[in-house]
Amino acid sequence: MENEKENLFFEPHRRGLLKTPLKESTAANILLTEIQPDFGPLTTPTKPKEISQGEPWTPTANLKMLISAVSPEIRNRDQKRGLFDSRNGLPEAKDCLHEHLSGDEYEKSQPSRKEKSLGLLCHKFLARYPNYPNPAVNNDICLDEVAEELNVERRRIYDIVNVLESLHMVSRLAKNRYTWHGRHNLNKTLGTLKSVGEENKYAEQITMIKKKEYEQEFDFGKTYSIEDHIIKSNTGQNGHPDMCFVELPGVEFRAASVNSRKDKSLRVMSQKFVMLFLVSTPQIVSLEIAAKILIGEDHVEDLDRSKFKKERGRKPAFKWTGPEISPSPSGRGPVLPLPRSDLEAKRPSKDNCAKNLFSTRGKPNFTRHPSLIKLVKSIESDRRKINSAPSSPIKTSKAESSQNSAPFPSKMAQLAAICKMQLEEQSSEPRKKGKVQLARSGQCNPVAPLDTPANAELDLTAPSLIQPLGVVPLIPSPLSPAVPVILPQAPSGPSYAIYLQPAQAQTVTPPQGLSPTVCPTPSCKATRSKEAADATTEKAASDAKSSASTRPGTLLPVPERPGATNRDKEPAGERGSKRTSLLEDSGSKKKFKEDLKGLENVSTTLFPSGYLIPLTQCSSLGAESILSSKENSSTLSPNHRIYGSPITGVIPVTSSELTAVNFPSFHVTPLKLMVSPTSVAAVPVGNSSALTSSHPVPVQNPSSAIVNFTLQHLGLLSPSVQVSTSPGAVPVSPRIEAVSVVPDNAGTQQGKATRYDSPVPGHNQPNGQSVAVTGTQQPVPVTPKGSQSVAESFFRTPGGPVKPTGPSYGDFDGANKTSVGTLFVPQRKLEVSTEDVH
DNA sequence: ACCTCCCGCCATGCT
DNA sequence: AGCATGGCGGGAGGT
Repeated sequence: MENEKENLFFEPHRRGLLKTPLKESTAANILLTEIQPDFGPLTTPTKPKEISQGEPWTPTANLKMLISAVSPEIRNRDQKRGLFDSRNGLPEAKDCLHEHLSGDEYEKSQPSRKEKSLGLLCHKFLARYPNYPNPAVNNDICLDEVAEELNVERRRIYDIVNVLESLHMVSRLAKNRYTWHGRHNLNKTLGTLKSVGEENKYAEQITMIKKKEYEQEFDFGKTYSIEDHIIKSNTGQNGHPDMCFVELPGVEFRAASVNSRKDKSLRVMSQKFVMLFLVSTPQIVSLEIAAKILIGEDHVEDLDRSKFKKERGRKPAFKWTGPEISPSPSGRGPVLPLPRSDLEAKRPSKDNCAKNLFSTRGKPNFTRHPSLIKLVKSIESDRRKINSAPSSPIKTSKAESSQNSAPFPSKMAQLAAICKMQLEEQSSEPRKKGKVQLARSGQCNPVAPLDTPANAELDLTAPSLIQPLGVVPLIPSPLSPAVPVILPQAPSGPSYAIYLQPAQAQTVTPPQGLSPTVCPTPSCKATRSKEAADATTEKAASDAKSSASTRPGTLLPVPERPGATNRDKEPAGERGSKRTSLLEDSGSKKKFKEDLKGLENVSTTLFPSGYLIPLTQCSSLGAESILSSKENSSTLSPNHRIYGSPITGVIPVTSSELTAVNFPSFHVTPLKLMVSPTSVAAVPVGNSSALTSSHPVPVQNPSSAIVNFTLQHLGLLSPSVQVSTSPGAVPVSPRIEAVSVVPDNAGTQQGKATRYDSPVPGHNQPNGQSVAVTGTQQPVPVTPKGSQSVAESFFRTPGGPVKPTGPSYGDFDGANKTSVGTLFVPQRKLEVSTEDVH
């Protein structure tokens, strides 16, 4: 079945392989190192279990195994893990190794938790693939293989993939199989997300929350209630909560799971989380706020309170280091991209989606994150088919939604981070030149008008500049198409269903149909062309700098197709809803869930399930190559880089062990900010930059970490900052520092950010961020660097090398106007402390 | 002591 | 029934 894994081949990167032996030194370092190498084996330590099991694996795997065996470090790791996998057959070797090691050694060798962190894993993962993969090539990713290579459980890979999927960096082909799109679509995706976020009025929500917090500070008791009200109201209106997964045109969603399950999941949460950054001026988002908005204040509140009690002061926050993005046209607009008839009917345009999702703008409804489905359908019809089951379409959102409530968490953050990294890379790469721009844009992008969602598109141009990274590179192509469409879902069913259904529903429908929103491949192309035009315009401007901007790739119809999957299966899906709703509750233990459930019921209908479909992919593909070249130009050849050197480069980074959070290179920086309420208050709504402070403790969810990491890796997010909320406490004057706030790493990053500005975003990464990982890999266009860099930062490299480059992100802080807003916040934060300070 | 988040069980849902 | 997917709790590990 599934396994297409076998496809191993497809994946270029890996295969390649030769990985050098990597070796990583110690754990901490390992991170870097790990990345470099292919990863495979080295990196993650642990668990082989699932993964290894019987899957087929490719020769590559074997190689890895062998390599690992050879290299001590690897061995150790493996041993620790234990495993590695038997699959390869190597297991034995592993075992032997283990044996060899003494207990101590063994232990040492074992990866520490940090080593096992999702962030690292993300780096590794990203390292293996080029930022701008050559569409022509097979960019398939076999989850099993990856898991094996990375020595991680498959489960972990899902987290990563989900986040990447949310950014459309990856799309599902079939079971166990994903296609790597890299950053080609990133800009579009981000633009779309931004638009959606605007539509949802996240910025407003953030503002409100901050205000509340501020107020609360004054009165603690009151505040909550107030906030709650507010928030609730927001969400409540609809009851709906969530939005759906935003799909990009071009990208289809094949993942059955996506469709089906609840997707409150990480995918959706990840997108939302990103939206928060894109929308907020400062681009700093505290977990607290994120939780409130994404999960629902109610839930959050609880958390907050609890935490609150203890600590007031710190709040973890994250800064967006990724490129600034202008909203895709879709934003308000129309749906764009997909004009598909089907879609039309079913889904509303993006607008709709957005609207639906958010319900009214006025209120955001984010409520529960959970629900949404994420689906993205990729354009390519072929893929749609996904074979495997996964694809099933829909599940009711409701149930789903209900469940999740909380998850949003850390995972998201991590993932988000990862995404960022990628973005950065992309951006950077593509336009080195742009850096400056980037810098500006950085997150803040003064320029970029967050506010104007509608304009997003237009913005793009400008923004594009701003956006440094990926987007640009992504190329214009994406631009146009970029418009994501979101579909609102029908109330009744699962939200997504709408979109999906159409497609799916239409199952019958030709492929095109499938991607409801999206255009089918063909359509996509068409769209592209249009878009292209548009995009071109936009991008052209923006990209101008980046000459490449438009790469041929953009046009590319579909990226690649694996071919393999021809199946057309469409997901049938729909069914899913059954349990979800019901069961969920039972299962859920958490309050949230319960709450959610209630919501869900309500919301269900509400959920909008829109998906943004990135058209870009197609284009992207083509672009990639180009981009890659650009990006990496500095370093490697486009494709190769990734695998090869880039990564390594990254490695060097040093990442010291920094926490994942910090990405030096990227902008992300984790900050811990203390924000005085006042300050917050001061902060205008719009931006929200302020960290928000009020509640001291964040509510993070567990998953947030994931997102954060991911994003960080991507370079999108800066590490979190903790903001102290203490009202009274340090009011901190706002400063700009914020940026600096970041701890070492962060600092660096921030600094970097600035730096990033400079040249190429991608490159920014200092050092090679790229994670390219290993050289082994292939030629894929990779842009690993960026990623790597990201990763590096991610890891926090000490600053060293990596940082310098910082992609545009950094800027954002300061950079744009946002910066202004941002500045405040950050500053404050800074004051507080960078880290926790308090 | 607290918080983050890794691990992996097991529910979910599709085939 | 089997498997892919992913929600989520427990508890390790870090600070």
